[in-house]
Amino acid sequence: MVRRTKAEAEQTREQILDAAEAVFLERGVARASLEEIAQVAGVTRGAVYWHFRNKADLFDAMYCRVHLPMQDLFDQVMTLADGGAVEALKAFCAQSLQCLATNSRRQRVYTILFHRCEFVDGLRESNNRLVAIRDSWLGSMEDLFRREQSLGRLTDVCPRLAAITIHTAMIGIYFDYLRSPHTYDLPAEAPRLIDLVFRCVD
Amino acid sequence: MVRRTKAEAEQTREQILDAAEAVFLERGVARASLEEIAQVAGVTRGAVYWHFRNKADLFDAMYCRVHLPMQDLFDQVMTLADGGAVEALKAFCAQSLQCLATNSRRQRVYTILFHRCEFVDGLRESNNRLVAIRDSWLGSMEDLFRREQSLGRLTDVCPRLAAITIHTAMIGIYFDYLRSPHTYDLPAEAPRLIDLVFRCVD
DNA sequence: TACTACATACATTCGCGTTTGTTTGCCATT
DNA sequence: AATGGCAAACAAACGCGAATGTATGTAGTA
Repeated sequence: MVRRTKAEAEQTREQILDAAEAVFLERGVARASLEEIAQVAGVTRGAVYWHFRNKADLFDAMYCRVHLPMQDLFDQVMTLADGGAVEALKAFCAQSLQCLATNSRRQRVYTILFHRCEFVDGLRESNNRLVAIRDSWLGSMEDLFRREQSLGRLTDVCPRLAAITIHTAMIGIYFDYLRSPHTYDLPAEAPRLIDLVFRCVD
Repeated sequence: MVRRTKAEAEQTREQILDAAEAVFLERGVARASLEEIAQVAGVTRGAVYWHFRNKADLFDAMYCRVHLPMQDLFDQVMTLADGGAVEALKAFCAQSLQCLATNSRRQRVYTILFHRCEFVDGLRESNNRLVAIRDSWLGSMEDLFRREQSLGRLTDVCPRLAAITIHTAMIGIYFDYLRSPHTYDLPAEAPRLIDLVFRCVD
């Protein structure tokens, strides 16, 4: 069986990405072999090298699959300029955690990002892109808090520090939850956690 | 030159640990070879295998070198039972960040822990130990907040959630700072950051 | 027919764990 | 106080597997 139709080829690509998630999660990105990924996907390394240049390219594609929808949602939240911006941000954070707790793909991919990869060698550029996303999100949140201040709210906290606090708080929850998910009941605790976190910018 | 005195052997051990820090940081733990570590330390792999069983053992020793002093300090802070416990915890957190910003060894080791290693295969047991430390610290902080409640403070927040919030906030700051240190002025911002974080348990 | 979408084969590199060899510090014995 | 033996503290060599990138083969499709 060779030379599938375009749709079949796209399906093969998705199978390889699914396999990459599983193998990265189990072995870690560095020790994961493209051979094993191919086997899990039911193909050979030839197929992997056809769809992706190398392991780093595969990694990027895997990450994009879960990041792009979230990026869209974030942009949507940030562009609303009315008074309830902080509440909208808060809702976004809560929903993000809820999604993390229920969507197993997001769970796998973010576990890989936080606990199963080393950003050196081939993944240096991937890391640069992640840092750029961080800077962008941080900047957007800082702008949000600055706008809030111009409306007379939050007069006693620096917008940048507020943004950093919220950002690092979310990072910390992601990191800690994905390290030991069984110690959390995230669907139940997420709202109260977010409430606590946002008390510092209230 | 073989068979050094005990003091010289201990110095060799320290040199190997120093080299491991440097190589782990540059290549990541998985892609770091014991050969390169030995070279940087000015010895051969024979010396490395004499002092450590394997890479994971070397990793553990490297981590212990920075963790044990901090653990002592934490225990000291937690055992004081008077009324200023939260303030003491707050001071500990601030000092922890200050130390991270100024102590280059701590910076290297925690950068490795957060961004340069995959906790799979040989590092699974190391990870278990890290999780055990987390559980212990979290438990201590929960006890602290519970004691605080029995004194009539913080009556509106769950002690466990308060502990999780502080813990994840610190984790997040560590993670984010070590990912892009140049975007922070940690010595200057640490106190204000900690102030903001602790507003949610005040 | 030309190109896509793979499979197969090849060459090379690299790192690990172990084993063996060597020299010297240290301690018991006389 | 001298000495002999043992083990510490490494160095050097061996054997092995495993993974990567590329090059080539091949069948179906448009």
